[in-house]
Amino acid sequence: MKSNQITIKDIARELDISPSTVSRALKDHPDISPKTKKQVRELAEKLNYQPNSIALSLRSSKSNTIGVVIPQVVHFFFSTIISGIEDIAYAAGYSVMVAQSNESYDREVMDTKALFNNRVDGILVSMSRETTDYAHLEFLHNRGIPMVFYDRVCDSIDCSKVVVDDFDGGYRATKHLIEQGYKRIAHLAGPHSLHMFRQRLDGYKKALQEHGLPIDESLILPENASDDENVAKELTERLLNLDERPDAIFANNDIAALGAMITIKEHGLKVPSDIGIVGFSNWRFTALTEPTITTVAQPGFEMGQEAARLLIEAIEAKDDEVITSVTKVLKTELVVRGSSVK
Amino acid sequence: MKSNQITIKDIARELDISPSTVSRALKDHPDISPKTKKQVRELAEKLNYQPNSIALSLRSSKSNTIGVVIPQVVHFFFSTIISGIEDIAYAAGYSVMVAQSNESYDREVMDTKALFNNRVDGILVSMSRETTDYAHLEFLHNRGIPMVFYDRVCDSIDCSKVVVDDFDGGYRATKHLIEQGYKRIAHLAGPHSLHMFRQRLDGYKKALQEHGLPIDESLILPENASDDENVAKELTERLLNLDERPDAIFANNDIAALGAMITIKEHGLKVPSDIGIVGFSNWRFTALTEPTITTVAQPGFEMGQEAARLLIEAIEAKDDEVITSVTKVLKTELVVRGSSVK
DNA sequence: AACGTCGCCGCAAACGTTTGCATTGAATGA
DNA sequence: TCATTCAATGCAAACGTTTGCGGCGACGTT
Repeated sequence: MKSNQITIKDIARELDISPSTVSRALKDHPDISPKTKKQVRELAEKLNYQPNSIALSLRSSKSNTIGVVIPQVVHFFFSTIISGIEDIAYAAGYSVMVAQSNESYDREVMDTKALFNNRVDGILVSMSRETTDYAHLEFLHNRGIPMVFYDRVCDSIDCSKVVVDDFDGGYRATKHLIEQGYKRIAHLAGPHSLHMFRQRLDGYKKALQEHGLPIDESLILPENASDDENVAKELTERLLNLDERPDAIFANNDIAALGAMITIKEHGLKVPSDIGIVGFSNWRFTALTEPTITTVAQPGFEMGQEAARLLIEAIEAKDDEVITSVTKVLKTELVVRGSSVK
Repeated sequence: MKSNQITIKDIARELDISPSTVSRALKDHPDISPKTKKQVRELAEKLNYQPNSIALSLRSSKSNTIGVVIPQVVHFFFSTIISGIEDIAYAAGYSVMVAQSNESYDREVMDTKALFNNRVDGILVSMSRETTDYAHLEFLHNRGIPMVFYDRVCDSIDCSKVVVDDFDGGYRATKHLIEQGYKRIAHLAGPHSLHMFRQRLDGYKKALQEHGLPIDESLILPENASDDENVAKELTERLLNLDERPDAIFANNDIAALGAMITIKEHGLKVPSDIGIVGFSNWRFTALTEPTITTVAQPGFEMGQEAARLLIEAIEAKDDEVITSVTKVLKTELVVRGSSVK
């Protein structure tokens, strides 16, 4: 079962004309006579001719492929982003090549290099947790490869970026709790090394200030409660043992929120009547707990779409066009559920 | 900022030798003198030469890319599979091109065509829910493109396949409940149109029979409880209102299991003492509920790995080798947690 | 001196496609 | 009748790389 790809040459030989003519006929070039066009088209149809896009890429130095560097495919937020990217890319005739860094810097470097070698037309990047050296990205940028960052952006490189308004998300989550009448609101923060977690914290602080509430540093637990419910449980224990315990918790992510909720219940306290809870990310399970968890929905799909749009725009810009870098900030949405409504 | 890719020709010109010599020098060909090799290698290093893999692909008619057709990237199980595919593919020097069918037949046809046009070396396919016509896949197969199915397989095409042993999963889940002393075990089944759900049901039945328990059709709710917790809740209501209510529920998926658990609690019953529960898929939240939910873990990562391995093996087989199709059946793992242990 | 050997390297073709330019033959105009 | 025009097509180069084959100079052998 040989792989017998039909080429323009095959058609040309069969019809006893030159490959050039076949090429032009297929493209409906005015130079070619209607009769020849018809013959060519019919034979191409009959043989199920498919243009070899590798040859096309080589000639045009355009691969119609965009590369995506992503920290973790399995995370809901990220896979949603891929879905959004894919949506726009396919509609615009691009294929999507995915490379997963697995939160490893070394892997990220290899991935960008591999994508570069595959001559992707552009690249969408969200950096790994480990990444602090940007040489591999600067290399691509200097080579003129169109690049757009999403979610985890690199400030020192001048290109378009798409981020979530984490500040606003933190602000709205906290404001919501305040409006529900909670007064002592704690925050389970994420690792300060990541910009987004600092933003959520700042939004939290702003909401407190705006409503005349004090910022009590003992209520801000800055440890890495990011992805481990056990850490969250331990931190919540600590909060509940304070002389003046909080009456609400804003967690930097849903897993932490759930961990907090479990611990609170273990202490015989009620959610939301004794303690209110808001999480972050709108994981599916937040709609399935008891009570359901109020959370901040991040627009992953839209983020993927927007990033892909910006990238394709940059790729398809004529050389003389000046592409100005833009940073799109997508709004989050507060999803109010049971855990925060008294 | 022109895209100035360094080519072999650039190196050749700079060193005043021929491109052939450069190519051979870089490949450590014995014909080339050590001195020339050294010069070439040093200059290549200095200019950061990266071979143009498109040109390589064209020459060798091998793209070192594998295509993946996947129904839904955002599903945990599928994204885990991608992760496994990616893992093996990158280790073997292949890039991964992802195309999402979104459970649409039309989209799946377009996707396979697009991947074919991109001249992927092979393709991994899991069919969409809608797919009942296999012409587009047969076309690829007849063209000699190596192909491996995973999870949602097509029986009528002769190629390797990787599936989960859903029968065994259903069997083990049910057996576990029986061993825990549950006697009247209900089953929230998935849509019968999908093979895997029928398998889970059959495994359930086998376990009952093997342990001398009757198969009570009133305890098998065959409706689509697949992805909607509300359906599961309603079905559970029905079960609880039976004259002789069940003392355990095996749900075809974790969401349904959770829905059942919530409903049971609403009725003032206890899990696991009054009613035991087992789910399917090992979604993350099953470890976070109260009680935690016993479930059947599907080896998504391993499935991706295995499928990628089989595909690459087929791709790299010499023409004279005869590739025999194999079907790998991966075992599930029962994850015993709180919801099923009295 | 003539011949063979060997180390090192370059030429040219090939992969499939596009495209500027040249070529052909026929039709038109003077 | 000859030059001009035009429609229709072919030629060849190019994209970047690999590779079979042949060339060439240096050396050793008879």
